[in-house]
Amino acid sequence: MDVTDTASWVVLGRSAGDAVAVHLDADGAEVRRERIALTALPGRVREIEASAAPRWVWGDTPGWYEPLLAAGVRVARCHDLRLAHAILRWAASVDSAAEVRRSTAWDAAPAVESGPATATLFDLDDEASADGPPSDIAAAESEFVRQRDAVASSTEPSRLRLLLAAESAGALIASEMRAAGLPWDAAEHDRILTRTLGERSAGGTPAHVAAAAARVRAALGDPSLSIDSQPKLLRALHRAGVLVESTSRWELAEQRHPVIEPLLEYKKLARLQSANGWAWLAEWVHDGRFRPVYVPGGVVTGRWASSGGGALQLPRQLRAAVRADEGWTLVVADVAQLEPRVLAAMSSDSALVAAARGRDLYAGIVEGGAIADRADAKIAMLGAMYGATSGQSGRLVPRLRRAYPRAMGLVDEAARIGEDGGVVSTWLGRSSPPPSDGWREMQSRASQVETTSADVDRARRHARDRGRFTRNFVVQGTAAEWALCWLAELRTRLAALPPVSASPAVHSGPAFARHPHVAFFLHDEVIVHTPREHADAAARAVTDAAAQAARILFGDFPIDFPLDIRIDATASKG
DNA sequence: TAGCATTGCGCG
DNA sequence: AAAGCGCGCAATGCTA
Repeated sequence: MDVTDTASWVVLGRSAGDAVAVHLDADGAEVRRERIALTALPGRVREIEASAAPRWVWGDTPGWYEPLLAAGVRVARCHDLRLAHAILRWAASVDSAAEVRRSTAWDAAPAVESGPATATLFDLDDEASADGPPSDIAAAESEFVRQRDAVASSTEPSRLRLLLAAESAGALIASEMRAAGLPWDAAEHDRILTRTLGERSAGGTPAHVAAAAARVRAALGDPSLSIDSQPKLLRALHRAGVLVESTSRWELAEQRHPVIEPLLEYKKLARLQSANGWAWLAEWVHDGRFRPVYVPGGVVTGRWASSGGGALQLPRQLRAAVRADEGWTLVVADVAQLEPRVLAAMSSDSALVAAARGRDLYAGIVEGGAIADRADAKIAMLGAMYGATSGQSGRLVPRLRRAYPRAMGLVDEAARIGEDGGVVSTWLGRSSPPPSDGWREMQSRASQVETTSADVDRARRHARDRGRFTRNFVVQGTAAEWALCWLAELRTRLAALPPVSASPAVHSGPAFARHPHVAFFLHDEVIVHTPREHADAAARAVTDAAAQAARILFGDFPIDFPLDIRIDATASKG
């Protein structure tokens, strides 16, 4: 995350079947260039990294870094041109005439396969593969120049530099996490499945699932009902006098009928079976590791997405299957109320900062007197950040508006801008996408003389939808930036820990994974996999990194980001 | 029969 | 059927 340093840059790209490395000084002036056979690339990268520790500039991280990792080579820093382009392309702080806005070849999806397959060694065709950004050296060099110019043209260059460094560090970590994997105890997973779903029988349906299904069919008097078919289930419910409009758990739970209990039970079991059952285990867990595909920057707000394996939806039920290797342990940490804390800092709302002083921000709101109990405080705060207008949440929001006028003013203003078709930005300068042409047309049609009330209603509804999106964008996006800085700082600190004395056996994974490393990340939570002897140091690294992330974003502004942190062999909660 | 939309539910 | 943001995925059923 050192962005103010004077490190040099090395641009990597392809040319006629080889790699080319262009060495630049800190100002971007070319020092020299060298041609490297692809087979020699890992060794050469290792040498350059050891001697110069440059910031590696490449088209996209998975394409370059995953083969390097597979060859046992790790780098400290990079600049991911594709991710940087996606940010600069729309950044409101960048000059509207900047050429980076026109280099559309870089508006590309990441060149990763989404399946559980392993990385292949530089096997991209010279003539650009189906997707992914350009890979040739000339394209990389010219895009890098456009991006440097864009940052220089920005009204907030230092924030943007920080954002690009953090985003790129995230890309390195995502590739490393995929390579290392999350330690997963398949036997424990199997035990959980068998305990919950019942023994697998020859018929295929586990015993408890079959039993729940039988009770549902009996209660509805329909022995051949396909419960998994929503339309059929709905009709059967209606025939039995259960007059629901949907088959969602929320609505069913309000009904009183003998079918409700077994049906909710069936849905719970069927969900576990189809989402994370034995088929999932066989497909996604190998050699004691779950290796999901993380997609940094995959969400418009800057959050990560995932592709394959459902890495971002691991049910709490299965967390006990996350288990450290023999001789190793896990440091599991999550930030308490990240988003409202970020909002307090962004808006310099001293009342909300005061509420955030302790470990529990919602308790702080209660102490401040704005709202009577913690549960309501939480609902109100979420409602304020999401744009609730009705229900319990909507009713409570005005009280927060009175108690925390600056914080609420910030999100209200973001919503107003969004409704008007404007663009909002995060703390470090990631901007929301502009409204679509269709959205604009709808709004202008509604303001013309010949318009119908239906047009007006529809336009207003869509305007409010967009307002809720931009309202949340500034908070969710800035929280994602905080989390990226946390991760990047953590990675650096873990890498600096002394080597493990008697390296405990680790049964799979790349060389760097024999050292404490980040094994999982989910918006506001990290899991570090570490040899036991380094557990305390790793936990300290997690805590120190959080404090440093706060300083990077908000300087000396007095806002804390307390962690719930524990050292344990498994990741199970409570 | 492949591709798309809908429904529902898991996560933050 | 969430009121109120952002996602991914599986199963089903319809359509081209």
